[in-house]
Amino acid sequence: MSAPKLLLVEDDTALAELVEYRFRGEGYDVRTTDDGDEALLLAAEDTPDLVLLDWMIGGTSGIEVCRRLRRNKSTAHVPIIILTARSDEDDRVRGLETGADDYVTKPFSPRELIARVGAVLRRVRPALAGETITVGDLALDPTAHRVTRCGQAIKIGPTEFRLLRHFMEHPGRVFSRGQLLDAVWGSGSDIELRTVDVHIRRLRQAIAIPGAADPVRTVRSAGYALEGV
Amino acid sequence: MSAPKLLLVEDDTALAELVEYRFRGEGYDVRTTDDGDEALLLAAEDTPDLVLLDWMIGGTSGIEVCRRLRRNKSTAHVPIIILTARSDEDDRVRGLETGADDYVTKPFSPRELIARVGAVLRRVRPALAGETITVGDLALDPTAHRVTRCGQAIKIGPTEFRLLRHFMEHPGRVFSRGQLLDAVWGSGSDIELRTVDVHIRRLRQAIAIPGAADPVRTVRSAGYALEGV
DNA sequence: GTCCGGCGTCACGACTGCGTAACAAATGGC
DNA sequence: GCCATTTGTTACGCAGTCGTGACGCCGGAC
Repeated sequence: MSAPKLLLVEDDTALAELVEYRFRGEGYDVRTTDDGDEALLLAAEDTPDLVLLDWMIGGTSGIEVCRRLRRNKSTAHVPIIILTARSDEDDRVRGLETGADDYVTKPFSPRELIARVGAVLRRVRPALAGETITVGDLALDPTAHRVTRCGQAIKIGPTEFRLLRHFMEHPGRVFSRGQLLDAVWGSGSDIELRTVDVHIRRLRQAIAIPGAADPVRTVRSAGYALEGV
Repeated sequence: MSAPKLLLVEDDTALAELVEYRFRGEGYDVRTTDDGDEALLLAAEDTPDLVLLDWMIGGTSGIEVCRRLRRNKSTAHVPIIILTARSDEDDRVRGLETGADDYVTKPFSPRELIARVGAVLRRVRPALAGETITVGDLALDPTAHRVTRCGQAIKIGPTEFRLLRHFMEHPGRVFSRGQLLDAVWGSGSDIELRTVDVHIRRLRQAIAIPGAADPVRTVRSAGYALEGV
């Protein structure tokens, strides 16, 4: 597995510690802040896989954090779960309108929250929830770090693994070299665009089997895509 | 044999005797107290594998026992099942927030409780629920602290034993060095990451037999895994 | 006290795989 | 068909990672 990174924004210290403890126990990598502005900074410097966002916090209000997360390119698609003491419909609607993916009303049990987080992650990033993804004759098990094609194991390097995993999480979609660098190498990496080509080649070589078509498609002057289905 | 140790904290003597009787019949090792403070003492001197905790007891309240168990390092990860006469949501949430793993409302049938205990133990400590764990040609008896490969006994040190046990509880799964430190050495340990490598080596050496493949897989830049099945 | 097993750390070496550059091939526009 | 652009392929130096042996330390046995 690759320890999904959570960002917890919560100003009730006791609750924050409890949630952090339980999620660590579930194998998550949790970072906590009680301040909205700091949350945006933390999210920008190391993009989390999911944000748990208290509705009422100091600094910036939850709804504002939500909006600003969405506005920033690197965090635009990070799923957000709102935690709130209020339970009225208005807030729930406003939260979901702002782009939240789920909504948990306090008081909640950690188990419930864990279940919700799992559900959202499974929906958005199946591999993060530890499920094996299958695209065509390819299968990738994120927890075992193992790739098979037509049932037989594939020897694959770390970078190619992450590259393939990213493709398999979005089958059929075309990614530019820049997008791949952001997603696979990290948004801060200062790598030549052409380096992607080389790793695409290495990936192709790794997953090649005689008599089968190459599932990695080159889209000229656009990027690469994994053949869906 | 693996006799999981239960600590029952219950001030209703009749109920306590009944539960104790039934669990002994299931092969559990049960100790009982009706006092919260004594429970903490008993738990500290001989860490149980699971605590059955009545919500309303003399001495210290259930929720307080729960908290103090969590606070103590040696008992921080012991699963707790709350027994309570109340059934209102508030208490349920408070119990789970305090770190309880499950919740059984009185009156309950002993069979239900036994099932719940089994479920929790299976989830938290697979090695405790069954006899010995077997992965491939390896067998590990958690209570006897004994490891065999292909039937022949293996001499293995304490740390390597815990390491192997953790691997065998999650066969095939890749663990980073940090995760292994948390799981095997304890989450508070301040140990060099590379120390894991050394113990991996010692484990490999211990379980090596001529002509058989090494079941410990190195996943470059990710961690280690035990070859599943 | 001595002995001893086991633990944590370090240093060295081997090796993997990464990023880049340079060249070859392919593609598309005209 | 020709040229410019884009992509495929190969080779290479280098940084990072891992395996391994050695060492000092500590705690328990005796």
